[in-house]
Amino acid sequence: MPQASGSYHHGDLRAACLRAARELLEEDGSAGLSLRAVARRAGVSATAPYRHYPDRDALVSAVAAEGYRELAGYLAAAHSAPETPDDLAAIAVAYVRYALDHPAMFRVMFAEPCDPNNQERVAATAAIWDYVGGIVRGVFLGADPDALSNAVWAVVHGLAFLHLDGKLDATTPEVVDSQVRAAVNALFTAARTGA
Amino acid sequence: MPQASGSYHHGDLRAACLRAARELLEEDGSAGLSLRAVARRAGVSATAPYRHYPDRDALVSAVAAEGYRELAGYLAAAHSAPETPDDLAAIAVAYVRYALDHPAMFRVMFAEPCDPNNQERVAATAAIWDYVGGIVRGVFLGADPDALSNAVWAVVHGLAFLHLDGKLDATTPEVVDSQVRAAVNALFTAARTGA
DNA sequence: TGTACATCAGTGAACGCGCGTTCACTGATGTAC
DNA sequence: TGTACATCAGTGAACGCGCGTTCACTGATGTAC
Repeated sequence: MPQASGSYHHGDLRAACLRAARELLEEDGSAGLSLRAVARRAGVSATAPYRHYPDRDALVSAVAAEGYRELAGYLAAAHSAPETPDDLAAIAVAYVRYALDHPAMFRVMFAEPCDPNNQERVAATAAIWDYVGGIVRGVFLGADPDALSNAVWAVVHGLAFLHLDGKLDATTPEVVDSQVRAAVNALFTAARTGA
Repeated sequence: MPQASGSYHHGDLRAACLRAARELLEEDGSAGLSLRAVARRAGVSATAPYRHYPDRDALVSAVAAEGYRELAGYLAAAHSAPETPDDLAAIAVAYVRYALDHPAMFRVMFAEPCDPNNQERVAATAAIWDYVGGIVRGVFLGADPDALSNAVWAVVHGLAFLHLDGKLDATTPEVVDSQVRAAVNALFTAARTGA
């Protein structure tokens, strides 16, 4: 089904819109993410995307949802079956690295107000939070796993944003990685000693 | 000088623009922050703000800079001469509370790409980072204060954003406060035990 | 104290722009008989 | 296998909008003499 190049029907406009949106995002930031620009890049009339997305918000949410899925992939690739704090630190590193590899996308995922009730989006973010939370709980079985999960998320998320804004030293990936590791390990040490 | 109400000259348009911008921000989020809207709200022609700001970016940067100053005020008010980890936790709480009290402003300060080289803005952010960093170093004199400062900033910043995005339980300010305290204390405990 | 004049802080019309969205439409595809 | 027709996925003109920014302007203010 998805072919028919040069013909009247596009073949897979829905996916093409998503791809175009991502490219625009990476080139111009969220300012460049307009329905018309997406249509233009997909080589299609300005109104064609409306066949696949009811409005702009829906497209943006779809992009964000894709981002969440991609982020989940990064995390899973970092360590498939985390058991030790070090394993978890590796996952934390992957989180920050995703943000730095896809800054505009990361901003859309979090900073863009957009429709917070979009189903696909809510589901995708819930999945990732559950995933990370589950890992933290699994790795660390001690007291107050909820507080610890929150703290781990927060450090990692905060480091991601501070790096994105150029507030911390991000000269090399190695520097960033070790910062992330150090912070996460600090939290674990504290938890282990029963803070 | 700043009066002359109803007259041809406004009196203090510069400040009025800033005020209008903040109001629009709180009402409509960053989407509502346009030069024209600011002028409208200030009761002035669309082009009058150009007397005081060379372009839109300059206005946004001025708003952000004001935000940084305000945030600094929150932090200073939380504890003027922090000495103990608890004192610092109080400041951390103030940081997150500022974000939750002024969500749109906080987003402009951090999430808005805008001109990162704007002098006023850079100076204002540098001041606040130095301030926080200095406190962390002063309170905790042990090993690797840099790593600790980063971690503390990150937790606090991350908690702020996660709450802003509704990812964590923010039902009451008390819940939020205790989360912040717990995370910061965990980091300190870890540092004390030499993680 | 009064007057001439430079400077400053506003005005308002106009520009071109890209946007989201609607609408009636048409070409292509697939299905029932 | 062929044909009629419903459905689907596009088109393209048009709408109204608010935006940033320019320009030549004018009213108010302050200063020098």
